[in-house]
Amino acid sequence: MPDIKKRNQILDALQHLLESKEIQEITVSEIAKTAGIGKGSIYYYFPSKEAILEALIQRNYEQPLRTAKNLAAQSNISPFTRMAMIFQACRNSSSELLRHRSSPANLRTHEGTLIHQKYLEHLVRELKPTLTQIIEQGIKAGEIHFDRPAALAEIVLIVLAVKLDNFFIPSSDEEIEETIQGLISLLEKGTGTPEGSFNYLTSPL
Amino acid sequence: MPDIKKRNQILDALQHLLESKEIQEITVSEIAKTAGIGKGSIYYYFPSKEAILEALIQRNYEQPLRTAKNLAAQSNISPFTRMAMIFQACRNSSSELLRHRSSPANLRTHEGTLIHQKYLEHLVRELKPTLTQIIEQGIKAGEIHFDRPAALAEIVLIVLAVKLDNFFIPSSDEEIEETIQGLISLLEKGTGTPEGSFNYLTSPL
DNA sequence: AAAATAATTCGACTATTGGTCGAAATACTA
DNA sequence: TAGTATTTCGACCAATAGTCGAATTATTTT
Repeated sequence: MPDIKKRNQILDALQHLLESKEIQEITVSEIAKTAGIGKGSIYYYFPSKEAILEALIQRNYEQPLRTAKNLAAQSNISPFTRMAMIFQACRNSSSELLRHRSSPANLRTHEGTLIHQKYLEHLVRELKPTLTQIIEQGIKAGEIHFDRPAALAEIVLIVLAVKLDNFFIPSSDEEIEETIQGLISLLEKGTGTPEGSFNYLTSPL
Repeated sequence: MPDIKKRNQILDALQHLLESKEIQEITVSEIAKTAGIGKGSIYYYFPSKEAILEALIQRNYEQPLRTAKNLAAQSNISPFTRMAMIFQACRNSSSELLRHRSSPANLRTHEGTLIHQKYLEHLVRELKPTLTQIIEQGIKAGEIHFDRPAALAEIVLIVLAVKLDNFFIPSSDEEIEETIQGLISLLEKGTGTPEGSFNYLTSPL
């Protein structure tokens, strides 16, 4: 139980360090020092450096993902709007830990890749059921026309996660926007949704 | 130019080793030993371990990608068919280096993330222009209706690469098939393409 | 309160490995 | 043959994730 406090201390330390460095450049000793504890203690709370990162990602995305899930329950709001809100949740959560590191392209080591990989998996895993549910409701309400809600949800999430992270296939802001627009357009046309339903997504990056 | 021989020797060594191990478990000395040369020589031909991996991926996907590009030029074939053939090229190329390590799902942890990341980037980078071109031709010919060909190409490639690799979000075969089907369906409906245009894609995994 | 036990902390130490270096061997050139 | 450029090599270096057991602190038992 008192574990949690120290655990969070360690996560705080890593988060802080991540604001100015890549995970690969951060040593465990550094995390320990920043957290104000000895290196050995780190391994009392986490089995590996990777585990710390994983825990941090989980902690960071807990909040946005939870609100996203809550949104899904608001069945008085139109499915489009809720879907759009999920979009936004993605955007927000992606910028949280990932934004800093607009890739200097060449520093791609195994370790550096991990955070992005984890993010992608986490996001899709967590949001797919929620988004599927929303789509299903939209279908039932006759507002969305598509017969593979789960697949649709996954497609949307994959494209969003990959493009919003902008690590896997680094692109200019315009390219990212173009692809997102394309996705929206494809969704509207592919699901018989009135054009413009997702307009508000266009705005901020 | 005599370089190439030794270079390939090194790539062969890595490829061989990759059949039974992940990259992170393979040391440079091991590659050297397998290639029958000294460790120092490795760095005469490649600047880093990562560069070797990159070169290997490139070498492996050269062939399928080239044929894919040739296909794009065959303007006597229908755009759908060509697109479908690109799909197939993806499928084939993905299985090449990646199939072995279709992770027993829960053995999770830090596998060789890098190779998958590299594969994704490589595939999208290489095929996006080609696929875009095909789509543009289809649009011009009035067979495809969509106004963001490049975005469409990228979306398709991202989803395919992520799902066919099946590393980023490990899923059952059925789930993969479901998502691919969803993508096809979304494409058909979203681009005004007659249903069934991509039917032959359904068949083999 | 004392003793015994359990939980926690720590940093010196180990093992591993990517990459460097300069000297030696080999191939070319004149 | 001498001289130059290319190629080869493995001992060496630096960095760092993770180990270990001794020391400290907290908790329980008697």
